[in-house]
Amino acid sequence: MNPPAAPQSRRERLRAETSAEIKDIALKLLGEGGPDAISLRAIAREMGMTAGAIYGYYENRDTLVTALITDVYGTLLDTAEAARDKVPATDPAGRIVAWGMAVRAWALANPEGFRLIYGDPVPGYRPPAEGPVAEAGHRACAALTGLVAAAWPKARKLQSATSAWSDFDPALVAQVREEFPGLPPEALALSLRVWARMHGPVSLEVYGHLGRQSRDLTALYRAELADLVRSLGL
Amino acid sequence: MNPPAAPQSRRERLRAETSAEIKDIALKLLGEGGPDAISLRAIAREMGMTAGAIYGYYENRDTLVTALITDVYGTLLDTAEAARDKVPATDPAGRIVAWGMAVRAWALANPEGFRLIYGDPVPGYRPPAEGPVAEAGHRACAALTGLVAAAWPKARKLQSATSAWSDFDPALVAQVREEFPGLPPEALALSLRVWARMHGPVSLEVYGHLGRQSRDLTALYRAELADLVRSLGL
DNA sequence: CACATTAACTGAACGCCGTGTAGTTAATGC
DNA sequence: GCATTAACTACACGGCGTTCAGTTAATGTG
Repeated sequence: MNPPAAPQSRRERLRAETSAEIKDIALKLLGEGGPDAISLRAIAREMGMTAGAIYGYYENRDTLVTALITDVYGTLLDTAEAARDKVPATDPAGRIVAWGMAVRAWALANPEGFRLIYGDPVPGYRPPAEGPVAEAGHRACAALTGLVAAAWPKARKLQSATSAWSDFDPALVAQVREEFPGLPPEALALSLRVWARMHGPVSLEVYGHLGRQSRDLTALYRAELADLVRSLGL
Repeated sequence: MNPPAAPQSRRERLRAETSAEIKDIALKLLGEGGPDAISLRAIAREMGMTAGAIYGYYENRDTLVTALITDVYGTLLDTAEAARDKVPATDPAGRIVAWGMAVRAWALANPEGFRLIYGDPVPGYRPPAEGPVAEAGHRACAALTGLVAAAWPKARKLQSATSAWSDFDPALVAQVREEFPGLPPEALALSLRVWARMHGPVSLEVYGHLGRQSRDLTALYRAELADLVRSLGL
């Protein structure tokens, strides 16, 4: 995926390859059998190794899971950003809808990945408050803030609640203020709500709660996105 | 909880008591240690029994989990309905906000319960498509439809997408049409969207995704509910 | 080249888990 | 008083994450 072309010793290269192979097999098992199928023993079995050997590459199972989440989260955001960028920046509403549809499509195509990111991925796992997963969250947040920023001139009037930069994570604030200077904290708050609004239907659908009530969930989601852009004054 | 006062033999009574004790201890373990703490062995240990004995009361672990979900889902809905009913029916917007706030408050007070209902409760568990869990979902849905029904005269104008009764689960449709005669299928579709709109922020918060971005999530949620009732024309 | 070092890995163990099954105990119904 | 049966235990199986002593193979050094 990302070989930084730095000259490595043979040992380092092999090590990196094994490390990547572990992750790849874990992702394969995730896709095939869901989060539960990610067991160190199963991975090792697949590689012709012993489970203990993995501890030379990842501190423990949770560390590996965190690496997986980081990867999967990254591909989700890549997908969403690509879909967004197919719509010209002159059409902010279209970009928001494109993002939303892409997220849902990805989630339905990779339900296990979605569960890994947004659910209880694996028995005792708790996502660390800091680290790459939080950064992926910030990336998602910043992207949504970009979508909101494009709509902000119109959306501003519809916002009543006030916010302060101090309400938000410092790292996120720094990222957002650099990328979108002049944007007020209220826009960041709004982007979180936009995030949640897209997340709700997708999460309910992926976990099977909506499917028990209705078919044609696509239409439902489209209607929700339409209402969302209307809420933003677009 | 619900002793139906039917005359039972001593055996039946003891049996029911044991069955309830298993569930209660499972709920206790759930609250103390999260979904992972629900193991047949741990429950049996707590009761001074062996794990195998539980199989006399529940077919397997998943059956027990389903019973737990049913219970927990029921208390969530009881809580939300109680909060809703504290607001007079003449204030549909207030009832919707009350419902939403109650659901979030319950979820934050019982995160393990929320995860049990809406997440991956336990390693290999998959909620059955039929049975008490689906019924609880229908109950939630029907209650939300009631909230939407009260706002329908105003909300109707804001709905563009069309729906048909055949788009929905027959049992749910029967329930809704009996309770709210004259209400069109579009209202039911809208209630699902309302559900999802409340679910998004709560789910993200419970799973720690929003907390990594912002403090003061209560204000965020309030703003979202305010926007929701505005979307409904209230 | 030979040697010491060290990284990579195995194999076995520990204590968990869900799930069966054969055998025991105690209450029930006749 | 006795046969039946429900309730339960004891044990076993395979799976899990994790640790650790020991082995093997590659590396760097004289």
